[in-house]
Amino acid sequence: MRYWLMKSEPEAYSIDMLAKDKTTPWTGIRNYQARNFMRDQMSKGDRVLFYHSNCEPPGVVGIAEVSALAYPDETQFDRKSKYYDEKATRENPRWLHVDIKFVKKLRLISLDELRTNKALANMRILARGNRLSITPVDPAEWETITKM
DNA sequence: GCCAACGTTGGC
DNA sequence: GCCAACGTTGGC
Repeated sequence: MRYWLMKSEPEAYSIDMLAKDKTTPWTGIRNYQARNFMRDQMSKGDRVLFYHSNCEPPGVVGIAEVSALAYPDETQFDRKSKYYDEKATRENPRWLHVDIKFVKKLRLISLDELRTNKALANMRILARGNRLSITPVDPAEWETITKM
């Protein structure tokens, strides 16, 4: 079992929406590295830090869990979707995603707070210029954050 | 296969 | 809303 951090803009999809929906397909990922993490490395039961980005303040807001292995993203075939990809076909889909399920909310652990914790100095999310929306989290980092 | 131009992300 | 950082695209 692995640990991950997944970013979402709360205006687009927040932890409260996940709490209400219980489960959601993580569609719309259009970055190869993020896709590869989902396709190649995620297993059912992997734990996820749910992170709110592009908001005030950004930070970790809850825990989710991978509830379905990666499968083709329907939005890539939908001409009306902003995630439509003309190069993707059903025979050869380009984009995949997992489903995640709500586990619990955490108090908001802000980006500022994460930055000041020495045990988290090497976290991907804290690296300069990091934009990747899905990143692996070390077990030790997971322990640290979930106890904050 | 290089790399300039362009688009996107996301903190500030 | 600015802009640094980075990924992708496409001309050559």
